[in-house]
Amino acid sequence: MNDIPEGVIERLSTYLNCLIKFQQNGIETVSSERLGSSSGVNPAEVRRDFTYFGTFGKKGVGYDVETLIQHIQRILGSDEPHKIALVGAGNLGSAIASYEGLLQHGFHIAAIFDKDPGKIGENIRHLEVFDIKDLPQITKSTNIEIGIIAVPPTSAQEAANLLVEGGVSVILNYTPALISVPAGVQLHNTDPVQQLLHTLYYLSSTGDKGLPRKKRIPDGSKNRIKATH
Amino acid sequence: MNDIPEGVIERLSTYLNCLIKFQQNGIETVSSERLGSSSGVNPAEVRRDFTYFGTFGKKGVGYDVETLIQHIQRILGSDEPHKIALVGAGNLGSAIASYEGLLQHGFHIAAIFDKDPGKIGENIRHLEVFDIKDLPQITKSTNIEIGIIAVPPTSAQEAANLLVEGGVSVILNYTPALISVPAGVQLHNTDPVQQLLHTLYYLSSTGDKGLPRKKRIPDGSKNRIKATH
DNA sequence: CTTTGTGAATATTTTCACAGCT
DNA sequence: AGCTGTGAAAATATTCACAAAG
Repeated sequence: MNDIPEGVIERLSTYLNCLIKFQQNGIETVSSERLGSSSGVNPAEVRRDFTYFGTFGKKGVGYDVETLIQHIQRILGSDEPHKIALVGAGNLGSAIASYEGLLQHGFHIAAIFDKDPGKIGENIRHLEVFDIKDLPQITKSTNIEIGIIAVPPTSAQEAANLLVEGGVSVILNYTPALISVPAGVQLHNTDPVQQLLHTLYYLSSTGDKGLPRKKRIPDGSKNRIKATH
Repeated sequence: MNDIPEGVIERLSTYLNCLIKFQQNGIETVSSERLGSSSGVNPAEVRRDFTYFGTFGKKGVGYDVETLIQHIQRILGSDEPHKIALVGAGNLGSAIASYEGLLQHGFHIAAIFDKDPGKIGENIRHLEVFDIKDLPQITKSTNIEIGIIAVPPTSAQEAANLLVEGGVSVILNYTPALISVPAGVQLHNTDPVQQLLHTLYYLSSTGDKGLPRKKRIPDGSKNRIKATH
């Protein structure tokens, strides 16, 4: 039983994105060459990535876009719907609630929560805002697996605790606060500052501008530069 | 002249975050052991990460928190201020404008732009919203290096074009749209869906729950699981 | 002729383990 | 006594290169 590198899983969702664009443009077949170049990945790596899960291509032809999308969705688990509890009905929460692409990938915001009595009872995108104190009960009774934290940073840990109490297994933290959760709950932090800092290095690093070893064409998120020391 | 792995740069900003928390708690010295365990990184890796840039520690003692923060900030380039152009004054834009932590790391939103005549001239967090058509001129004249795209996805490419025209070197795309920029401009996409998809795999993957090879304690963003095929 | 799937080769990253400094 | 900095080893990941398939 072989380990699957995390990089593979990350790339899989990149491929999925590209494949969906291809599909929208009416492209029915792709080669690893084509898929690789639009994802910024070496074609051999694309092919090897798939072999972890099976053999999806046709020699001499390539991959059927539709089928490959289905395979990747099944692998990632986005072939079935997933319910989300969104905590925080402020600007960030509202932005997330309006985020298209969530639905497209089978994610469904099942409930929104806030602390502010002024917001409770209001509607955001056809969803009523519930009192945050009812969160554990509601997430349990509706089997919500995913929580998104979009509250002010000082309330982030509190929100996390309620989500854990409510039995969610995945938490996306949109707050700069470092929060902690018990083992068994997956926590992902999405800190824009972290990304900016990362970016900065390649921007400013003493003179020598970052010449990437390999081009990651459309998303530019994986480069490497020469040492400056 | 040695290549610096991108992973090193990514971890550096994680360390920085932890170090700032330590500092806020009055901790003056850390060992690689301590820093590593709060960042979810092997202590030897922490030490080696630093050796790419110099030797910052004291044998037998550890690292001075204050000094290490300064070193990392200088390496990343966050020791000097950086100006940001924020495109989009809707919910997402407002949320970003209110994001604490930007300032804390020397990022400064220098101007906000929108297309909507109803928003132009309004104030968000003491900043006037400018007409997006003036973006290139303003970013050029104020030397803005970083652009954040927080507009509806259909306008994302247009926003990117204006930012490029205005001479920014880094673009953070908060839109699900795949946008393209000329070489020389760094583009980072921050797609919440991508993160959720990634997460999902470890959630649902056929039975066997992801037992990580190494624990990434506080952020849980780098695990690995057994093959299911 | 084209493109996959994959053994073997390479390259990179991570970890161990310990000499050496404070 | 405690912890860094780092060669050397181990573990991983990526890429090459080609046989086999359509």
